Amino acid sequence: MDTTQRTEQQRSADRRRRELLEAADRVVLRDGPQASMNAIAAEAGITKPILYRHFGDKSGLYAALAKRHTDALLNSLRAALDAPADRRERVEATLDTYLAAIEARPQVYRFLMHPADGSTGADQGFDVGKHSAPLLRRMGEELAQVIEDRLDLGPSSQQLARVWGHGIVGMMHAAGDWWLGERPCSRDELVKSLADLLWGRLAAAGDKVGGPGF
Amino acid sequence: MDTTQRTEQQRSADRRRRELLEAADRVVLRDGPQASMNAIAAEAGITKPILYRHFGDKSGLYAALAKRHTDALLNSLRAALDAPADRRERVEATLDTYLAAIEARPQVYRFLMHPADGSTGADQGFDVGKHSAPLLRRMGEELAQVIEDRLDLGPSSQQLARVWGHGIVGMMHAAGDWWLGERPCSRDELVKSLADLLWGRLAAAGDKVGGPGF
DNA sequence: ATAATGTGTTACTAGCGGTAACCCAAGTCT
DNA sequence: AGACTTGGGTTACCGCTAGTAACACATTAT
Repeated sequence: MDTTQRTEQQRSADRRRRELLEAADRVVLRDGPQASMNAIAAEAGITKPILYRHFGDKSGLYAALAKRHTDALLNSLRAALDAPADRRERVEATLDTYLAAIEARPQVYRFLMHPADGSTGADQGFDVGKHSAPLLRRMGEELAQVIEDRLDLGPSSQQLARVWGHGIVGMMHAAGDWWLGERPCSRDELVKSLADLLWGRLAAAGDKVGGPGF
Repeated sequence: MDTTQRTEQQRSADRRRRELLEAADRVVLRDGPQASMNAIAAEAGITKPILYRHFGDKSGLYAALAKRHTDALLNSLRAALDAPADRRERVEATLDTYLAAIEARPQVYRFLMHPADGSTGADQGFDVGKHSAPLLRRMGEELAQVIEDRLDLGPSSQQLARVWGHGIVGMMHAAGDWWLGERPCSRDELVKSLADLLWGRLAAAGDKVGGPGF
């Protein structure tokens, strides 16, 4: 039987694959999301067709690359979400974890949010909704799961949890993106502001005296 | 004086510009965000260099195109935000307006969120933060302004309002994107769920009995 | 020895964004 | 009239990209 050979070859292929991914990582970190296949191949010390044999096409490579970082980030987030602390502390820890990650490696973060744009030929199917960064979707789903598992939301809790999961992730992402660009305040202030928003301070705030209108 | 001539020519140029934008609109609506300059020129019945004379480069065209839709959407949103009703109703109306817009014309919406990726040559500056859809930024800033104008948030209200503005817009966008792809519930249910989230139901919900851990 | 298999290369295609060079009609100056 | 600038238009090109076909070398199995 050639099972041993098969595994041997497969291990070799996997090693190559990891090497290629690491090279791709370096290039993406240097050149941003529009890193070319040529550049990645050069960084890996090989030529294009090998990349294509391993990953099919550019979006295949990018998907593999994204999965690694996405998994890593999700693990950190899970740790913060599951920490033994009260709800507010857990929410703040999770927000802070995410923001610290995008602050530490903005290029990686940008790459994860701006994936393919690939598919040269007739993309008429269009598939609205599938285009968004997979990272956001996965974070949304995971958060939804945690919410549903831990909170008592009454009937139709599953739907509510999913809406909230994706909504909160979107809030975190958009605020983080803006914050990373403008740096209008410290990370801690941002975390507290967002947590306050989730804690209903928007609804609780009073109308401004002498406001326009009535 | 050639002022009259100048205006005449300018009017002609503006008419052309509008025609070109409408053609571009049709193509983008058909081919998605990666519509090529060739295709747009063909649709307009002319050739590429004319497009470049009018808009400089692809991101120029896309920016002009995006501005039209962005302005239109923002006007609708302002109307909903400024309606004479209580806060909860206004929030729900605004959410619903946005969701109705992206539901009615998903291709346009997708285009607005996935702008350029342009700039072929050395983009090493990177400029994290500038890459995101301008629509999101503008919505965030506008909402921040409304929040700051109308709500009494105590000290550092401006910063808080901006964080909330971008955060809420991001929540709306991410939830809308997910909803558009999966259609897990009606628009009205989504609106109410999001408003509930903003109204602090996350903080108010009880722990699930028999939950994991403690 | 010879055939097969994996690993790598060179050299190519098709299409993209973007531009230089040219073309031509209309108006203007002398 | 004839020369001459000027705006709208085109053809033909450059350099780049993603992706592929075809070929070359080594190793191993028969």
